[in-house]
Amino acid sequence: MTQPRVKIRTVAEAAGVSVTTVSLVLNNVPSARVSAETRERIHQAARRLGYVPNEVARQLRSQRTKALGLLGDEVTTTPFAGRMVLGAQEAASKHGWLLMLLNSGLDPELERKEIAALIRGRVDGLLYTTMYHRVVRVPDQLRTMPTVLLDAEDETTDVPSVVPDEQDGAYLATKELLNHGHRRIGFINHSGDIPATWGRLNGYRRGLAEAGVPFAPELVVPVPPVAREGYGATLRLLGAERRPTALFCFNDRVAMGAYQAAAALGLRIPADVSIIGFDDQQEISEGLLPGLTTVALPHYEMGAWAVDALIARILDPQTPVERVLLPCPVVRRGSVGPPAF
Amino acid sequence: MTQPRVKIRTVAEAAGVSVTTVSLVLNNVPSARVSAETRERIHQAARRLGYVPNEVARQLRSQRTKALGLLGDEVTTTPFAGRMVLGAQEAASKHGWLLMLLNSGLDPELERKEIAALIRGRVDGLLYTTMYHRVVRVPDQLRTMPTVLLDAEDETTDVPSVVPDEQDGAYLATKELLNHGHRRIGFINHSGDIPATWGRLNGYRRGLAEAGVPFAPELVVPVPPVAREGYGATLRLLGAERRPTALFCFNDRVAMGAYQAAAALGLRIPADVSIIGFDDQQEISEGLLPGLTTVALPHYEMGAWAVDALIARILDPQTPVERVLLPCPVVRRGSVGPPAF
DNA sequence: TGCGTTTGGTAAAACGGTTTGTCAACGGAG
DNA sequence: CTCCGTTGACAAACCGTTTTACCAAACGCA
Repeated sequence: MTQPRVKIRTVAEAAGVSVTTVSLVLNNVPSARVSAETRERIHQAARRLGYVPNEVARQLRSQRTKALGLLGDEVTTTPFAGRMVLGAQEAASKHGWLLMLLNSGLDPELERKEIAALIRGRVDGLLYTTMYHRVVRVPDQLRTMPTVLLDAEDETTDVPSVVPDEQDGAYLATKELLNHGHRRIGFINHSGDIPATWGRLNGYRRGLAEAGVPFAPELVVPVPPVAREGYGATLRLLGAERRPTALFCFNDRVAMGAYQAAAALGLRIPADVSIIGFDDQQEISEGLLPGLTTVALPHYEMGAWAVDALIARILDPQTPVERVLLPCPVVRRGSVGPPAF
Repeated sequence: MTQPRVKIRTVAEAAGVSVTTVSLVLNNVPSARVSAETRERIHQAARRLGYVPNEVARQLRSQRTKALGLLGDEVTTTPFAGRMVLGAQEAASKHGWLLMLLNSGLDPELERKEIAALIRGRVDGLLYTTMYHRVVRVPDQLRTMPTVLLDAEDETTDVPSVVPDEQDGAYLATKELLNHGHRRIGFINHSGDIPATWGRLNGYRRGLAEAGVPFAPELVVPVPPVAREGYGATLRLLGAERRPTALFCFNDRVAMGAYQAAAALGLRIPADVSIIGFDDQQEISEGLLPGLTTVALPHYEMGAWAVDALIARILDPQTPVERVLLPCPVVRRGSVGPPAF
């Protein structure tokens, strides 16, 4: 811990060559002409001395940090953001890059400061992310460095972004129920105005339309997407005359409420009513009995895509701007069966 | 984006002084003697030009990065690790430091590589963390730089660590039930051998003992800590003769199973049976109806403590090694009431 | 022998700051 | 008038790499 750190000069002296040559060899620069013996001597010396290049010096000289910043509102806190971070992390590692995390809470002032701190030359690019799929306005400061939006979309069109294909996911969920024979499908939607709300509604309607099932407005009830509200909505939906035989829930929390409402009504899942969720929040979907069939948000894949896209743009700023939708696959557990009647 | 970056020399020229003076003034070095007018001129120039020091250059010269690494198994992925990361993050920000995240999955090979990558001079210290309270062996490579264990303990005693006070948490949970009048309290424990298992068992026993309630071995049933097993264990416990009036569950997932078992048995919570959990995993504890009374793991606080301790040790290596237990407070929702009989 | 061309390597200039050591000018004190 | 301490500022060294430009020796060939 206290012995003097071995630097490139140490290696050079040990191998009896210049610093230049050591650098050339260790980075195996293709244009360098160095004899095989010399190369060998250098590698030996480096290994023997346990030489590790000083990354900071390298960064200063090459003006590149090989690090990415992940900046979000409270993204690291939220339950499934973990998978997004993991996807980003592993993609970065794969390229030999590092990931720095920062969250700004919901304080825009802090956000600005943290962006500034990051910008202070520590990262080559930024992932700007939100804790759920949202439309944002990219802060001007971000425009000075390569940026990719993760689980967020910009109003303008000049910054790359990746978000879940909400509509397709909802379409698949609806089809899953239709395929089992359901024709009267309740939809407990989000009451807020976010992309997921109308995206999923569109997917639901598209599914119904494709199967020739008329859309019945009384079957969709919008509520805040939490368990308690899901409980209430389910009670209403299943208490009605000609009750639906299946429920498509905006998310797994709502589905959790639906399960409890079904239990309260004495209805078994899926024998008496089928339920499908959205998000695949595993603490919930795996904890419910029977397991909840749901639609997974591709968080891992989005994280990975964003990093790949960001690195590509850092290496070549001419890389075209893409805005992709990633598919949301259905995850089958045990909550969907044929209709009771 | 393309205009030449303003560096310290630019400011110096604009203010008509030397680079030295600019540095001295902008960092307001106490020993520097610079006239008030000159100072003012420099600040003006810096502001006008929008000067931001190059952090990398600064790091190279001062041999300090003001960044911390958070290295974990799959810590960022797990549901409540988020709060731990957040605590660490905010503590770091408070000191003006940055946090880098890395997770090694469960691949020790990768872990080693990533430590090496981190060590390459990008961070001044490391937080070594696990996704649940565990006893670990600190890799030798870590011993070369300041390290603090987060939610983990080392076998040896020379590295600082912070973990939840499992025993006290379980004691509080038990007391919560006892205070409501319960005397026959089932305990669905973890079947694995980790600190939480025996810590919580000890706390449970201590609570009982203190209240003069004899320990009944048939009331504690160890299972893998997931909902399905909690369901089964609850069925057994509540199906028995002289059934317990309250259940203390190893964690919220188990409690989630217990809720569903209670519903299946036609028992209401808390009228017929009281339930208390552990962990305060909010997707669960807030999603269950009624809300789950549980014991919170102090993840946020642990993260913050670890960062504070780490920075202290970086600034002064003589700082004594502490190994702290942080309290686990009871979070009251609606699942505990007086006994049914 | 003379002259280009490889081969194998090096010296020195960046990169952008911080820190140390030096110095001129000035104002009292003796 | 000299000496000395203080004030205000700066030149240059340094942090540890990468990269550019250059060079000596050896080689090939007429």
